Amino acid sequence: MAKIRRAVSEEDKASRRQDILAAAKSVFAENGYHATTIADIARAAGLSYGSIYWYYESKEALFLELMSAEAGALRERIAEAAASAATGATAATTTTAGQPPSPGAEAPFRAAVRATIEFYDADRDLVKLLFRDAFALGESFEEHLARIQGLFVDDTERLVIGLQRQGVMQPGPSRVVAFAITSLIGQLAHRRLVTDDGLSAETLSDFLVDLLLHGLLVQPRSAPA
Amino acid sequence: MAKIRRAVSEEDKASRRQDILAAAKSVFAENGYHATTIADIARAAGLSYGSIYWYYESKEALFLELMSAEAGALRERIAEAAASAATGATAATTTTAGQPPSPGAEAPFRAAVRATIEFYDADRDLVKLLFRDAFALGESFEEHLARIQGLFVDDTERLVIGLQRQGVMQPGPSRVVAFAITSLIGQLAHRRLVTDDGLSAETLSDFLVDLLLHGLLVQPRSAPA
DNA sequence: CCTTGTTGACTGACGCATCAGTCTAGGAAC
DNA sequence: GTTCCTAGACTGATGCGTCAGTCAACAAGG
Repeated sequence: MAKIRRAVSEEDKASRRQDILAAAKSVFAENGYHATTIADIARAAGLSYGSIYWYYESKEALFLELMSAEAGALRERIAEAAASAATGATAATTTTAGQPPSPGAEAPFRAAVRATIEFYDADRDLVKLLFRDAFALGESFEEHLARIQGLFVDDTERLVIGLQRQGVMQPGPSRVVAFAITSLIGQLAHRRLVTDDGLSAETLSDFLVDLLLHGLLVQPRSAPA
Repeated sequence: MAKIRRAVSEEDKASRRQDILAAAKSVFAENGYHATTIADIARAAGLSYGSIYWYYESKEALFLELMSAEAGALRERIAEAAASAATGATAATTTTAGQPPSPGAEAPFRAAVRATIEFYDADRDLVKLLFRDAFALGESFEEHLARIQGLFVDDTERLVIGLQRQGVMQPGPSRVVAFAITSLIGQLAHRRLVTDDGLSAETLSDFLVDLLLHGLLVQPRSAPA
């Protein structure tokens, strides 16, 4: 195997830990947790099998540290964007055409969403790690699940298009809208498993539909804040 | 092991297949795909190891069939609800674009969302199967990931509460709102990996923010009925 | 500058457990 | 007796984690 320089100084070692983490990230993102082996990570890092264990306790510990580090970086970026939007709030002019001028209070929110999407865009592996979805199960599962979920999106899209045709709903990318709706429902349903927020199915679905149809703001027309 | 009655008739066999599927559903939902073994399923079904292979080709085939069956049942239920809401409301559906929005146009949508949430509520295992999330990785991972995602929700919730305090955003369960926002962003980001819808980060985040703030309808807000 | 000793980063074969899938004996139904 | 289902022992493959050994880097002594 290609020999690598031995890490001697503390900086060397820290950097090697980082290298391993980076290698692990790409491999985990590609194959999912179960399908990646320590050998894969070692290969990607240009190290031998055993060396991984010199730096990390176990496969699990490596994975957990990776997740934490990545999430931390993302949160930091978001906080930055929100903060800088808040300070330069009144001068913010990135409103969308057709929408009423947003009060300055929205600016950090807009900035945070934007920063998140951009961060994800720039780092596809991160998305896979944080929203690992079916990818943890393997290729054929992923396809099968995508197909199944696609059916729900199809159904929803039909409703959306109908509403758009009737002029009730704003024109726009119906597929994306439909996807947003179905995934939002799914995520909230999943959340109910873990967290009991005491909302009945009726309350939750009303909340959801109203959110989707009317949005979260009090008045569509801007009010001075 | 306690012998069970041999399945003789076709109905018997079909019913045994169903039993296995039901057992598999609960075990897969509990432990995730990788962590459940055929032995677990056999035990849950009250059969022996080998019998599972009499009815199913492989673990994978069993899992895929399970997913398809479950998703099919859910879709059927949703379609029913939407259909009955559509007939129950005004039958004006084939209108041309540009007409004033008929009040009943939303009804199928509301009914579909409601039916979905209720279906999920009544079947927690199904939610785990369809939105398998971290659960495919095991208990400790699930907790770790929940904690990490909780941090993002915390951050978002602070923004939401701020907007609510300023009277810009409607009062409501800030935690649920925050969760809806973060998960929606995550899901759309994840979707971008697979499907290239040609939307820039800017377009997408504007779309998202506008959806969340103003909703999808043309008329921003009508008086609550 | 060269030799020798010590440390600890690195290697990779191997032990061991796990588990998907196979095989065959046994027994119920007919 | 024959067919068909059930049981569960068995096999083989896979992969985590270990460990005995190797060797680069550096230090001390000559």
